[in-house]
Amino acid sequence: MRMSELFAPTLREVPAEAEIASHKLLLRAGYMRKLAGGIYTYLPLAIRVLQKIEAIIREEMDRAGAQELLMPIVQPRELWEKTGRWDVYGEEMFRLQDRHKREFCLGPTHEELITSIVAQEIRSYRQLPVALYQIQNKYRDEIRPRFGLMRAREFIMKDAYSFHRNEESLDEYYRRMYEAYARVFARVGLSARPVEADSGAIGGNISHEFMALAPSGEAEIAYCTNCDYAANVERAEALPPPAGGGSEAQPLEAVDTPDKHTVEEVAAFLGVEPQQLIKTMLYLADGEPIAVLVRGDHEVNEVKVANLLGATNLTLADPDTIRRITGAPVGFAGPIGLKEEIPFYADHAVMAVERGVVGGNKKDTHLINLDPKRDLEPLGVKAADLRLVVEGDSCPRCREGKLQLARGIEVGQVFKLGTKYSEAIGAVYLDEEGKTQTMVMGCYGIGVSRTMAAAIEQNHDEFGICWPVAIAPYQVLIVPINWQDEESRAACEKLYAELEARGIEVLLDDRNERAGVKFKDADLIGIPLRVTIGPKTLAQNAVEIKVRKGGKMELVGIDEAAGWLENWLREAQT
RNA sequence: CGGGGCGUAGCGCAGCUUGGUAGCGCGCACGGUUCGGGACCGUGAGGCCCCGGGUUCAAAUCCCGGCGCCCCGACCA
Repeated sequence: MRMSELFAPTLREVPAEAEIASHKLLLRAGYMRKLAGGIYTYLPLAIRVLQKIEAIIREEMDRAGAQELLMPIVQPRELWEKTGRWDVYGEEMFRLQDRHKREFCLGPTHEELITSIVAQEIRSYRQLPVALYQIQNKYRDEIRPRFGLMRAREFIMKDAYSFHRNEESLDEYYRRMYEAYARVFARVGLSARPVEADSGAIGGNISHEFMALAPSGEAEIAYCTNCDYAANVERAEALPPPAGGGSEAQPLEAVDTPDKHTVEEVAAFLGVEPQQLIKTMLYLADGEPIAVLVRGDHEVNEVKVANLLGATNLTLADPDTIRRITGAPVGFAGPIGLKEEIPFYADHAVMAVERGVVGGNKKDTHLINLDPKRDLEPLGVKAADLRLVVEGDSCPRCREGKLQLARGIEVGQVFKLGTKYSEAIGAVYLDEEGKTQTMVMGCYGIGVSRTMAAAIEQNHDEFGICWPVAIAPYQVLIVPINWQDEESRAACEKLYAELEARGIEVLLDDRNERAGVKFKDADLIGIPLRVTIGPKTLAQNAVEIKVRKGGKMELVGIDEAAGWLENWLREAQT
């Protein structure tokens, strides 16, 4: 491809809307343009990258025994009502009506559709297991699209679904997909780490996410420094603390804490450690008020709370509700002496607090010397793991290592769905004895466009993108210093033809630009290898080869250049 | 949805406070000089100043109402 013909409009300045590297660079280097919030046009360079990622995914999916199909994006309401998700998915679903006022949505995911297809066509245990996948645009009307392709409203996803006779078959296949995912991300050149995950709105029980580690990532993960435990913080387990020293209980006592609301203020005022404070957080769980107690230095993990309660909607109570229930303004809620009787839940760590401090349910008042066993257990408190882990917590798996926190971009997730969808939609089969059984399902997603963005987050410098070889839009870029110079031009054309003959994807910058402009664009676009051809090196019958990532330069004889490049690429791919 | 910011040429921005003929840089077109890390000089094209209403002799500027975009918090590939 000749740069003079390539549709890749580069920008000298960063569009004001972009914040993170991948977003800025995709715009600046001419890979994409925005149409609306979270909706983008992929320009030719981006398409090449996406197609390479997709090719790797297809290879690994096919190898894992999955078959590609393509389902409709537009899906009728009735299908989604079978699983109840027409309502559950809520605002996030793009909805539309046809001319007959029939309602449809743009598929945010395809469990309903694939399950209904399989339900219609598969009858016998002999046809199971089966795994199907597709790569297509997904639509989610995100509350806040941001960071370019990271959280888009229209995005490319590979979604796969598997159907099994039983849990064992699913377990086996889940393992296989998990490994396929690890290979996909390794092959595209991403450093991605599998972590235990909450299964969220998709449903099911066991789930892993693949996280591309990057400071710009929106997800936080906890991992053990000693063993291979790693989990999304939403999911990461916190061990109950060791039992306390059993210091002598003091009588509960109300004290004045004028205008002290926050943990820090109260602790400093009373001269106690924040760990002695117990926060009483009031929530509405599907509309019903509940109280969650966590230690002053901990935060509530709302996912754990929602899972414990089986609630679909968990929100912090509003100030009016808090006032009604506690009889006090926000900041003084406590477990003892509430105006209304509501269910109580305490994090394990709370139950080990000694001489605790809690809100007094009265303005400017706290209670000290709280003994959880003496004062909370009689109230019917239920203890559970309800907090977010913090750095330095003991590893819940090996119990020896300490947990560290890191940020990641979720590029893939695998779920064991169980029978949630097959039951709702009636995906059943006949077993050997002719008995009707419900299929057991798994589902497996990769954010393809997000993977491209994540690859940039992990592979860029101050000058531009440094593509991993496997997904670079082109492998080699030839830059003539002076396109007007006959000799340089001939050398470029010769190398260009030679590389194409070897099946190498090559770009030739045949534009009548100054060298500086071409170098800047080369760095921006991020082609792994750049060959500079100019009179200076040509005089020694050589060309200069620069590796984009790391910037290593080498002078190579002009006749050896094609071979050198081919070798380098072959080695880089293994 | 709550909080903060912003909509002026393709991109980055100034002008708005204190209403009075719409500007700068980059990019783009043409001519010339240049030519190994975003050259220089000259000429030129390009604007429903987000939209609608109001105030006023006069609105990019003031007022009201929308819409859109970005950032921070609750969602997910």
